[in-house]
Amino acid sequence: MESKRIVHPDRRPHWRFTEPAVLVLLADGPAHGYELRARLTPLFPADAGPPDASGIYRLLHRLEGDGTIRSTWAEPGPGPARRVYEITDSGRDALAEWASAIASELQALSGLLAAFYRAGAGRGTSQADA
Amino acid sequence: MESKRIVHPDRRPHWRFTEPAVLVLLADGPAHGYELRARLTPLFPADAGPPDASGIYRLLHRLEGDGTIRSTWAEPGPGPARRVYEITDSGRDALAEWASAIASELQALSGLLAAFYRAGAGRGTSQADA
DNA sequence: GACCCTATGTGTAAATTACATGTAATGTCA
DNA sequence: TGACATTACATGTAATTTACACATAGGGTC
Repeated sequence: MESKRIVHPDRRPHWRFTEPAVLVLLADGPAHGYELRARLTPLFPADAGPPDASGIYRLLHRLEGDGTIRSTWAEPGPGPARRVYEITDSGRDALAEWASAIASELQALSGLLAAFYRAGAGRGTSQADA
Repeated sequence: MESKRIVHPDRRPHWRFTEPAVLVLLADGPAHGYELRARLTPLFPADAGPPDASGIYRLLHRLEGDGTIRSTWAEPGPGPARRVYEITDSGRDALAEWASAIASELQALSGLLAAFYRAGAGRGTSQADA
């Protein structure tokens, strides 16, 4: 029986919520991809580091294809050209849908955490803190 | 520009937390795969449905390979043979690690949700409920 | 010119998830 | 008794997601 991961799996977030996070940022005002990446970082667990850049650009392309966001090339300034994205009305609707999905995920996760504390309470693992 | 998903992505959970959920259940006592699947269902968002059965068996095999859980064949009763799993000490440690990962995910998600309400508050989308 | 930083992007492998299917034991009901 | 359902475990493989490597390009600095 061969298993690839020897001891513990990777517990980093897998960026499933990059999409709503981008929409939230764009709901606040237009931005370009490179900037979004930086502003995205603090929205995820601190140990996660910045999300993958290539993934962000691909996400932005997909969202534009969906009509969730729209883009224009920014007025050429110093440095390489920037593509500036803004959220559409349809994007605001999508964001509202995401909010309810996130809320139910939140509820599920807190239930799981509660179950953990119940299970851990009577055992060896110290749980007096938290 | 061809995008595969036309309007909105699939917001169902992608079972990223099946592993800690299984460990939580097994921390409560031994169980077999088919039973775990049923007891897993209410730990996820209600609209998600039961997690994929084949995925659960594969997860159990991987966890056993990792030493996180261990199994024995149950005393033969009526119906097909059951493999009964129980959590190991190393599994309890892994569960504790998961708990902190979940806690930080929880924090990130609630931050995201808060950002959504901030963004939504001044706009068209009615948010008086929630 | 060599090198770094910003900025956008493609190519592709690896990992994860979903769906289809196969097996076996037992029970039911006509 | 044989077609069908239910429980239970398992493999095969397609589809999707994520990660990593790399390419391109403008501009600054040394």
